[in-house]
Amino acid sequence: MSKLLKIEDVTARECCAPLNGPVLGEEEAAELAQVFKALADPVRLRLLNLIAASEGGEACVCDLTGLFELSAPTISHHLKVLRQAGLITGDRRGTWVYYRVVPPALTRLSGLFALPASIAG
Amino acid sequence: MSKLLKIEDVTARECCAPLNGPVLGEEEAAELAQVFKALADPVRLRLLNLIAASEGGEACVCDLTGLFELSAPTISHHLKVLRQAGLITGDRRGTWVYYRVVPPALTRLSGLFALPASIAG
DNA sequence: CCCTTGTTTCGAAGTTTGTCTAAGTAACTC
DNA sequence: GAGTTACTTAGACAAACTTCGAAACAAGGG
Repeated sequence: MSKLLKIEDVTARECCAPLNGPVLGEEEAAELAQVFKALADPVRLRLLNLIAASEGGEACVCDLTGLFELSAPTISHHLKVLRQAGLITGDRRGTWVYYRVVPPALTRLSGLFALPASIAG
Repeated sequence: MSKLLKIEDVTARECCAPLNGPVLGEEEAAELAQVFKALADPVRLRLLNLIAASEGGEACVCDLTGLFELSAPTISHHLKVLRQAGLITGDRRGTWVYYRVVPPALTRLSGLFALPASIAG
């Protein structure tokens, strides 16, 4: 068991309840807030975007680091935040670590903001 | 293009570019991060949920305040943050202030997290 | 083994955020 | 006008977050 890449899965419960649906409980709201806190940073948004848009659906940290004027530890920290929010996963293959998005986590968020066509129009 | 759309094609417009689409610029990422910062709080998530799920699509502040063990100024502060993020709007009608969600803002977020079926499956 | 690349942890600035109390504005009623 | 209710703004403060540098840790190649 590698302590390196463990994540805390916060997306396991109700996958797609919309925002205009049932009332959020306190603990559910706190859990969701943690996910948005992970997204509430320009660097992390760009990291997630770069990973999601990567060829083959995965990106090596070695490629990501050079795109920011931040130290390697800082990039690593941001990736860890995204990982703990359940938005991405990483696995080490040889010297490098590759990250990819967790589709159910993103789909859950997409469903959260979905509105009925009668309102969205 | 000019066809009747019951469901909005959220991937077509620039406002709703998906996360796995074009690379986010720094400004765009910063602006999006501001929206997520507004969502990154349990109280604000519950407020947004309550407003979105309200009968008639709007909720009076007087009804919201009683649902939290927080002072009125604190609730007002959170509503202001949501308002400044463009997620809700409020208007005063007589003594009371009513808030409702801004559908395009939510639809944009829904589209942001939308994934192609090939990945999302 | 040592060396290189890449990641994580730790501790210390500086900044931001959530909450409060107190004071201010807006509208209704007498 | 004065008083009451509803909501917002202003100022202050503790808690949390961001970022960095230095150092430790992991994996592979010579």
